[in-house]
Amino acid sequence: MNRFVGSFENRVDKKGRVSVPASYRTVLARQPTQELYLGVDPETGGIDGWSDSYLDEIEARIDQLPIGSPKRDLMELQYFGAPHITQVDGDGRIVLPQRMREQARLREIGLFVGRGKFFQLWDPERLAAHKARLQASVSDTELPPAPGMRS
Amino acid sequence: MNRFVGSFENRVDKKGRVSVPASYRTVLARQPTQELYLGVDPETGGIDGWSDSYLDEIEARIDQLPIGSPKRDLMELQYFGAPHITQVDGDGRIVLPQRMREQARLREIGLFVGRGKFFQLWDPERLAAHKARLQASVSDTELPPAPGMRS
DNA sequence: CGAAGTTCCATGATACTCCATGAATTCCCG
DNA sequence: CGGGAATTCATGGAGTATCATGGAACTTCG
Repeated sequence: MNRFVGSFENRVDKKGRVSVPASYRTVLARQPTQELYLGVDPETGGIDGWSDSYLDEIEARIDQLPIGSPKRDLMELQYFGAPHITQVDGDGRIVLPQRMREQARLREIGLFVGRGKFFQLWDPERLAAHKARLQASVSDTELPPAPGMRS
Repeated sequence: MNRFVGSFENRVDKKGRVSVPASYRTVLARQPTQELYLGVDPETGGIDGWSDSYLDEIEARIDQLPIGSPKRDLMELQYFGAPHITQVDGDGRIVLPQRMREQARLREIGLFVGRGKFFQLWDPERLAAHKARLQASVSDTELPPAPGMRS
């Protein structure tokens, strides 16, 4: 397995610890470095998690932008300034900083959602709301049919 | 960890001392030399922090600007003429000279912002203003979508 | 002597490590 | 096939280390 696939509901304890799904851990373990980056989307409240190798791609893209340009400035701020950097501990868990838990409004349950090259962590209710919003903004005809996804 | 990543709000006490975020310190500790340079951007009021090994990049950045242009002049002053040279002390802190605190309008809280190869230190309000200015000058469609960074 | 900058120490909070448990899954051998 | 053993996983608690921060003592220099 080298992609983040599947959904998992795990507990968030009082200290902000969450178990990273085992299958995600095997994906992360194959990365050259073990750093894990977490970023909150302030609009949707979803947390995205990705690994170092993804950041290399980002940096390469940033380096192509003219130095000192507003766009580069903004991208540096967003990709280097915003994320929280952490590592999976010996028990397969990560600690979510208090501030991040608040922004994402995470309570007892964290819902991991695979996204291929990265994954997301949601408060279950917020993901439902986000989904509903998406579906409202996309007409059915635009959605291509997919196996097992005809709910 | 070899990049400055993440944001941290640390207190600036009456003497001008600030704790450098631990993860930044590990990055600095890996540099060949332990000097830390601090320079204020007169336009934005943000303080840039960089180490010796970053000077090459600074030079490249300056070389992109037309010789004799006011902006180049200012940048040369900021990075070569004006920087404050310091070191992280035994407790992980640096001291910001009074003049620099005034120029950056730093009060009680210093907001460290990772930029990859260097970092910045802002008055939180000024960074918010700077961000807003940047976002106004860059349309959303120009920004490529990527995990966690859809703010 | 006074002001500014250093070094040293104390402390609360946060984050990390180590250990234990129970549920679920996988494995293996009769 | 089947049932018991072993492993994997998620989760909880307690103890330890790290970190940010404040204050005191000391130094340096004008």
